[in-house]
Amino acid sequence: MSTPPRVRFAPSPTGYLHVGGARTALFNWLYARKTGGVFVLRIEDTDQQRSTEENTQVILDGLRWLGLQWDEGPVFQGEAVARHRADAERLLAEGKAYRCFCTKEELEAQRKATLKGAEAFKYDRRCDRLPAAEVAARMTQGMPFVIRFRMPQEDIAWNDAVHGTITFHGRDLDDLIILRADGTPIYNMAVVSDDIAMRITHVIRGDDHISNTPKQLALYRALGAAIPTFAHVPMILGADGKKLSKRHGATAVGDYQNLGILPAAMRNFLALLGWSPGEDREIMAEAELIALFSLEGIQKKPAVFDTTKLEWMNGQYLSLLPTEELLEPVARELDRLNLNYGSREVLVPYINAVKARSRTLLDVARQVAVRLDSHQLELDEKGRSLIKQMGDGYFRSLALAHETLSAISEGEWRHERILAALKDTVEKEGLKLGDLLQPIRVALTGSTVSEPVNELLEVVGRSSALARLTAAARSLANSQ
RNA sequence: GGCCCCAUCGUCUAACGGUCAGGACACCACUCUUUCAAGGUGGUAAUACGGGUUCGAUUCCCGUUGGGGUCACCA
Repeated sequence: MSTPPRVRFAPSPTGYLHVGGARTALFNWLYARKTGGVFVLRIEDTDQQRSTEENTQVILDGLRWLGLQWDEGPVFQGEAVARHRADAERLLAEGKAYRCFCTKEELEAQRKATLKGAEAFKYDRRCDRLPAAEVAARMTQGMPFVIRFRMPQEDIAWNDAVHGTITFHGRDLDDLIILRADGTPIYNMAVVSDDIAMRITHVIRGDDHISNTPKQLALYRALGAAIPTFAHVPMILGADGKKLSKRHGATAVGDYQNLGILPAAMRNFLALLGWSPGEDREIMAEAELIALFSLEGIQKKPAVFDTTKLEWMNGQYLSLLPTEELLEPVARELDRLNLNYGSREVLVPYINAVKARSRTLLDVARQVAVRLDSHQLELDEKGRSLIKQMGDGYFRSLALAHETLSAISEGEWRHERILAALKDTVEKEGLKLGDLLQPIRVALTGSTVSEPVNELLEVVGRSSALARLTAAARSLANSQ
C-alpha cells in the first residue's frame, strides 16, 4: 500500500493570480481529489522586494473563489530559509558546491563577452579552481561570496508525466548559485529543499519550469533525496498565439470574477484548456471533473485562451442556475449602479426574464437595470442600425405602438392582453408583427434582443413603457 | 543565438496503424416563436511540408518549416 500523493501549488506573491496559475492550481487540486492525495499551498515569498501581503491575499481569494480548497498551508517559503541555507551549506561541506567570489559586475562582463558567441553563457568555474589557501585568505579578508552548485557534466533525464522522457545535457547547464552573498537561498534551492521537506510526490507545474527541472534534479541527487514525478502542463496563450499577458486584457482570475463569470464555469473552462477527458464531454460538474481527471489526458501543446467560449460556457451555467442564487450577485451589481429597487424579491421576475439571454452576471444585471430604470438605457449597435434601416417606419411604428398601448388600462396591463392588442393593430395596418415589435424592443431596452415583447412590456410596466416610447420618438425627432 | 518542448478545422479538442478524420465554440443556412434571442436541424472548415517504415499512416522514425518556453546573487 503506497502512501497518498502529495502535490503543491506554489505561486509567488509578486503579482495577481493569473489564469495560467489558476489552471495549474486546478490540475493539482483535481489530481489530489482524484487520488485521495493532499493538496499543499505554498507561497514562495523569498523575493522580499517584489512579494507583498496584498498579492498573497489576492491569490488566496482567487483560489477560494474557484473553490480550490487546499489541505495544508499556506506555508510561507520565507519561514524556512534556515533549512534552505543548511541544505546549501551541506552541499558545500560535502564538496558538491563551492564558494564563488565573482561580483555581479564581473559576471556581467563575462556574460557580455560570450553573448555574441554560438553558445549560451556559462560560468567558467574560475572560483572552483581557487586553491584552498586562497579561499581561506579571501574569507578572512571578509570578501563576499555566493555558493555555487557544481553541476554534474552528465546527461540528466526524467520521465515527465505529460511529455515522456526529457533529456538535458550537463555540459549545457550552468553551475547555479544556490545561496546569495547575503545568505538567502535562490529559487531552485528553496524549491527543492521545500519539496523534499514537504514530501511532495508529484510536481505539477507550468511548462516554463521545464528548464529548471534538470537543475533541480541534480540538487535532489546531490541531497540524496527521492525524486518526485514531474508533470509539466502547457502554457496558456493569448488570441495572437503569444504568451498570455496584460496586453491581452483580462488575465487575472479577479478580472473574470468582476466580469460576472461564475466560479463553476471558470473551473470547467480552465480544466478543458490543455486537458480532455477523452470523450466528447464539455460541461462537467465538479464531481465529474474529479472522476474523469488524469495526467494522461493533459495536452502537450500550449492552448489559446478563448474568451468567447468561456462566455458561452458561463451562459450555460447561468441558465441552469436557480434565480435565487443570482439574487445576491445581481443585487450587488445594481447597488454599484446606485439603483433603487426596494427589496431583492422585486428582482425575481426581472432576472427570470433575462437570465436565459445572458452570458455573464454583468449581462443579467445590466438588463435588469434597464428594465427597472429608463436612465440605464443605452442604444447598442444593432438597435442603432435597426433605426437607421427603418427610417420613418420606426417613427410611425412607435406612434402606432403608443396609440395601441395607451388604450390598455393599467388594470388590464397583462402580457396576454398586450399581445392581443398589438396583433389587432398589425392586422388593421397590414403590417408584420415584427415591424411593430422590434421598434418597441429598441425603444424600451436600446437593444434588439429581449424576452418576448409583450412580456417585456408587462415587466417594465404601463407608465414607464409609454414614457419610453414617447422619449424614443422625441429623441429620434431631435436627431433628425 | 544556445538548450528544451511542441505541431489535427480560425479556437478548444477526439482518434493511442485500418474512421466518410468525430465533438464543442465561433460563423452561415434552415426551423420553431404571427416578434429578436435562446432552442432544434444542417452546413463551411483541419491532420504544416518533405522523406522513410508498413499491405496500410493523423498515429512510428528522420529532416525542414513554424510556434512556444528558458538562458539573473527573479520566482
